[in-house]
Amino acid sequence: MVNDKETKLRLLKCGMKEFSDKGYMKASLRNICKEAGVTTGALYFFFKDKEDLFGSIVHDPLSELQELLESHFKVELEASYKIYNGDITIPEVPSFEGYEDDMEIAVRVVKLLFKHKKAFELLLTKAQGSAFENYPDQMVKLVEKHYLKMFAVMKGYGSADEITKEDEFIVHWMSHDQIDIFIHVLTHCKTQEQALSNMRNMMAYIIGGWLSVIRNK
Amino acid sequence: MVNDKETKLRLLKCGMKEFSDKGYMKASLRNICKEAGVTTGALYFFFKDKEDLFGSIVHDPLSELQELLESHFKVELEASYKIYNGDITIPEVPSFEGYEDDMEIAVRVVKLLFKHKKAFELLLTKAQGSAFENYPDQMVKLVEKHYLKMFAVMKGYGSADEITKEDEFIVHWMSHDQIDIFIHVLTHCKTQEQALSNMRNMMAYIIGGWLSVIRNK
Amino acid sequence: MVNDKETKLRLLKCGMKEFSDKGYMKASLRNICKEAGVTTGALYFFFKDKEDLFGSIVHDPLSELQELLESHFKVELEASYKIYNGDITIPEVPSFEGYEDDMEIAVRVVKLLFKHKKAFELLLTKAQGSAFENYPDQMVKLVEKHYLKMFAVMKGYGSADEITKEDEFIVHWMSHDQIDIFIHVLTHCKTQEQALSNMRNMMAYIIGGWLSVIRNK
Amino acid sequence: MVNDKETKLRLLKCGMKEFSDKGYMKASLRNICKEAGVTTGALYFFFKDKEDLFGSIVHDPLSELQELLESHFKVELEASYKIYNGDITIPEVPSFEGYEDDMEIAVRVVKLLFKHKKAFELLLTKAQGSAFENYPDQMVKLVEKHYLKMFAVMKGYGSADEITKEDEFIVHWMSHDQIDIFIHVLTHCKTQEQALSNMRNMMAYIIGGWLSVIRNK
DNA sequence: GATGAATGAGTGTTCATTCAT
DNA sequence: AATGAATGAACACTCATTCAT
Repeated sequence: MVNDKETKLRLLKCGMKEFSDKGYMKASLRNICKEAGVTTGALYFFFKDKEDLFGSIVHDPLSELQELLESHFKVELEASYKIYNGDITIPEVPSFEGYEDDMEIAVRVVKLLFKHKKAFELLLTKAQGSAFENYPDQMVKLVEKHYLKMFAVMKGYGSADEITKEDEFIVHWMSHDQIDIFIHVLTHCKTQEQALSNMRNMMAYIIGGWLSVIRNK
Repeated sequence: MVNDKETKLRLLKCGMKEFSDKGYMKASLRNICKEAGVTTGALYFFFKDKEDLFGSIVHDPLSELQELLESHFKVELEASYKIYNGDITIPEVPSFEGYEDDMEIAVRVVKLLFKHKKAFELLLTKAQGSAFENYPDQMVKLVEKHYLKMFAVMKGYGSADEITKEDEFIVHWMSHDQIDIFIHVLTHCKTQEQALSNMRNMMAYIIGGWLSVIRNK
Repeated sequence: MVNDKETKLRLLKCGMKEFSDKGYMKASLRNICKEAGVTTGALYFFFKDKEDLFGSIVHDPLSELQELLESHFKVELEASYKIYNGDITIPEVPSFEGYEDDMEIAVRVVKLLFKHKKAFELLLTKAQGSAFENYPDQMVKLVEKHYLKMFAVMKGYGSADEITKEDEFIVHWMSHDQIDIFIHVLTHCKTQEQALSNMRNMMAYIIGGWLSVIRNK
Repeated sequence: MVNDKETKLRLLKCGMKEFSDKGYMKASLRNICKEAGVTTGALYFFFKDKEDLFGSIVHDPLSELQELLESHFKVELEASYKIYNGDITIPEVPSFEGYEDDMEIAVRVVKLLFKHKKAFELLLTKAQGSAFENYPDQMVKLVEKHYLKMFAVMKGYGSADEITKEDEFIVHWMSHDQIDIFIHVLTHCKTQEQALSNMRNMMAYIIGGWLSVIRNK
């Protein structure tokens, strides 16, 4: 209205509120506009449609996250080779001496999630019905590719051919669970501090799970 | 129309299909009726409303599950006391010798889930917008109460007062994850056989996680 | 079901309740049947349709009333001729010495109304949307014919030709008001006793009104 | 569609027609829109719901009336004190010399009613099922409060405590009747002129009734 | 940049009524 | 005498979206 860009920001803010309160499907564009003090037409000047509004709200946080994860996986995969070569030994009883790397990346992810807490909560828990409803699945896929390689390495497989259907299944689950841990922490902790202090146990849990699976059979 | 109970069954079947395809909210009663070859009025003869139709589809499977879980928890809690008393020793490296009980109940749950596969998928993944949308959370709560007791026992706590906020958090997560494992197996395995063969790894994972958390700190 | 005629009576009773609670239009036959413990089909065995059910509830009381009124008007009209002939003098200040006849009939009407209080309330205040919605108007018409004659007599008109549009209008109003007095007493007094004790004032009011109109101009 | 405010006015007009023809409950918004040549959505752009449409049709006339009545009652009450003090004497035989005040206000009300004839007919006779269905009762209450005071004065009561249940009843009736007179005139006279010429008799009637009640007992 | 107006398809739900059995 | 099943039309209302101005 008055200021440049003000209206668009107000729409984004009110959209965030409405989507958070009701979820994507039940959210009403009418309501968002009423709350923002503009008519529905105005919304369509800034955004193509409902989908686009939702996308605009979560776009930037999402990009940051994607980058972080992708840049990480190169590092992690290299680390897995070190284990394979005996440079790092997997201890019988899992402790965290050898896993500070994992904590480090986890901490960075958590910090990023809390930097845009509301947007990520939207994206990860309120997107049903939108184009983003399967976004966590996409993240799982991203993680999964790398975890599968790590898994083969840790199992001591000589080639990818040795990976069984059951291996694939459990790796998919562990990837899924990794993502879920982040979502859980995001949605169940009020502050970043709480989240980080709980992450130690969460990581202990998932690494314990990993090792148990590796050694199993 | 033609004979006994046919129409109601057809409505339940078409409802199942529509709800599965589109989720509770986007499902259209008109569509269900059209598919079933009756008018909307007919649906309202058999069911109070949309909610009731959905509820009728999932009611019976749900009851069976509830019973199974509740009857189980008495057994599990008793088992945890045996561990505490030294009757059973937790091995350093988790194996499955001592955990056949856990597998047993898991197997029974999985069998039940697959007995009514489509209904449980509906209930557990397509209920958003209905009265059942938080059903998994309720199951988590059910599990959590018992896991919290077990956790205290395994940690060697003398009284419930020693349980910290962090303990509560991780136990909640593990309860959540236990439920998620079942949902995951249900939605990712086509047959009961596949599900059961993957459950061994899943249980290894979660138990490994548990033990790792118990020993941590 | 069990007894002969029992079901029909139950339907009439539950119909009375539903119509009284919600009015004719908003009353639901479904509800009436549910309350009566039968299916809608049963209702249609006893009654042609919604209208017929309503009619059956009010029929008997209505007939009694009609009879009473009709039989009365012969008497009243004859009385009006006596006044005209000077056999009875209209006092300057209206008192009730000369009007015990009016009170007598009024008392009989009130007693009849209270004998079937609920049915008459239905008929007179809850019939909107049914064929009886104009029933009070019909009663007004019945009264009006006779009041018009009385009016001419009391005015000292030599023939019906002297009746003006304004005369007709005020007579219509007074007829309407006479009926309204009965409805008012019926709906505002809990017991017949209260009704009768208030009727004295009501009759004083209407007779005072009559005389005032007669003397006016 | 075409020009300024046309559609809204058309909706109001067609709404007026539909409500008048069928009453509030049986009126169909679909019909109103069809008649106005717009889709149902358009109606909901201008009006919140069915109730709001009805309210918008009767709002302005209603406000005018409310104002008129409220401003009047101060005057009337003061007049009643004059009677009480003997400044004005109640004649044995009621005539209109002393009641020109009453006629004056009645005339003003009638003129107002006829200024918005159709809207008031709607409000007073077709509102059943809407939020306005008890509007006449509210008007009665408004009148009643003042009539009760007047009644006490005219009866020569020293305090309000002397008012009996029977007094209250008859005053309520007379208040009700006063309102009914206006409704009757509105619905039974085609033109304001007819209405006004009939009001003289109507007022004679009600004042005659009043006096008769006051003197009675 | 934004408004005001309007669309058109859709929603779940309710209703009186019918009729074979 | 009554059931159980079903019809078909109607209801008020909501929605995302469009577009001339």
